[in-house]
Amino acid sequence: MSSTPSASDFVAAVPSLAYLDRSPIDTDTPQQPSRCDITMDAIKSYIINHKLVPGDSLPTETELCQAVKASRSSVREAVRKLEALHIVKVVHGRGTFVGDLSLEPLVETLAFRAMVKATSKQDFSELRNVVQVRRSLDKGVAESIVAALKGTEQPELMEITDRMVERAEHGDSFLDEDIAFHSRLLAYANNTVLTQLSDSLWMVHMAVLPSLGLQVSAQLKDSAEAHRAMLDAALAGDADAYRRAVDDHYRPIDAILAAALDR
Amino acid sequence: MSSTPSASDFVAAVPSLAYLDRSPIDTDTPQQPSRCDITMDAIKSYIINHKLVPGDSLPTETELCQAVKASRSSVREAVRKLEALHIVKVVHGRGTFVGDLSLEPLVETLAFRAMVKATSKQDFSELRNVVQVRRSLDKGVAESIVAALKGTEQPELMEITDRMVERAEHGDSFLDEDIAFHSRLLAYANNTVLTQLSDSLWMVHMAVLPSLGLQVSAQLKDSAEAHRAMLDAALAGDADAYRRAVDDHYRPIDAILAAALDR
DNA sequence: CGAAATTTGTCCGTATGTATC
DNA sequence: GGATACATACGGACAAATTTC
Repeated sequence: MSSTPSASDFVAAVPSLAYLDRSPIDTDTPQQPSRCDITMDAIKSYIINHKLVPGDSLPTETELCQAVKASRSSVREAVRKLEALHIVKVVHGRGTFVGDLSLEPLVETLAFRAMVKATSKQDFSELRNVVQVRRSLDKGVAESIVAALKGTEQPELMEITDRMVERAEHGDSFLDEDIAFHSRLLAYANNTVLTQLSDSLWMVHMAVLPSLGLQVSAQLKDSAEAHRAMLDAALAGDADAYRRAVDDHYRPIDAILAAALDR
Repeated sequence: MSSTPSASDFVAAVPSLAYLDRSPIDTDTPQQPSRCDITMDAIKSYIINHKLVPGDSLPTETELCQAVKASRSSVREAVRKLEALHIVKVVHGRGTFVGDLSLEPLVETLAFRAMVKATSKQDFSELRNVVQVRRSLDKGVAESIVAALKGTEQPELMEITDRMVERAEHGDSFLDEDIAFHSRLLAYANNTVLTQLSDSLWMVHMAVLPSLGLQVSAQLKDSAEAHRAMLDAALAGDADAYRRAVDDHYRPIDAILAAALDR
């Protein structure tokens, strides 16, 4: 299929993100773009210009070298950066493909940042902030969710909350049900960025909590009830009650994190 | 200062993020971790174990090679991936440092995703979703903001909104004032993750909009008024009014994006 | 099944550009 | 300016994974 791509396939198409952060390190250095960064932008432009979608294959390393006129090392480093951002996906022996464009890079950075702050400064606020953002998202979409669910039947969501209370009564935790509930509920906002962002924040939470030696446990019963209250409020069309239920739901976990802060 | 680091400095400390997405590409392949990924985790562990913070310097490439027992190429590729995530920052001729751990990787991925969907599928919903998430965040923290500002004086915020209405009356846009207003307001939620996330979403918005040939313009006056209404509601301690003002504020821009969707 | 071709993974050596002293 | 330390860039060689025949 693909004849070796020409250099013109790689020109300008993707917006440069040259605003933002002067990092604490670079004092004033303009620091001209390296071959690696040029190649990175070129590959991004190639994807845009060819209207590729996740899963589509990209030219081989050697083809990229010719097109961008860079050495294999430089191309490989550029591809690595794009891989870290999930913009491309590399499979040994098969080739390079357009990545899933998921928000996992955010998870990686946030989780690491929480670890750094926790270990270097004994500052656990980062994790608490992550959870509070998730709570804000849940509350912020209250009206959309309530509008979508008002007067409907939600047997699947009902079943999930039933399992929660059941497991809570046996003293078991219900992490799977928890994430499933929030994902399904937020899905009614019809916004993939929202649901993926919420899921990502939850992953940060789950990845960092055990590393800090904190336990989830505690108030299982109340948490299960809060989920049910959220659902009831949504079905009843009561946005205020929904927001209150969200607060009730996050109160126990926030208490744990707040306690870890003082200690 | 730093004697050449030993291998033991790099062992396990950082939580693996091996959950999540099977991408649309990899069918079932277990795909053992490459030298590059091992090195990546090792460097992350080094940062955690040594309690380094943004700006601190890391061992040189050659030292890293000896410690991890990998070639320069592998180490460089690992560093590139970490650089893409803003976990490290590399300065030519000086060395490698701990990065700013900002949320720019999210901006990069989201902006690119919006471009891909827009150009390949004529699907502009991604950008609209980004804006709606930002709106949800603003609404979700209404109660915190209102609680923090109720009964206070806010001369700086007042001045910003004054400049907005002034510029609106002259037919000028006020992007700088807009971002400044939201940043300062959200700052009262006392949550760095929240403010940075909001800023990042705004950057995605600004980066993608012009690339799609869409204009911001439109209803400058209403937008300026809505900002003032948000501030008034906060000072008055009225969370409901605050949320309504947020909706008013986002209505014009959402209308523009919705129109782009239909066309 | 096996051999060959394709493609990425890893390593090495060398030369160059950049920053610091 | 010179010396040193460091990252950048290149090209070649071989290994490992995958596909194809």
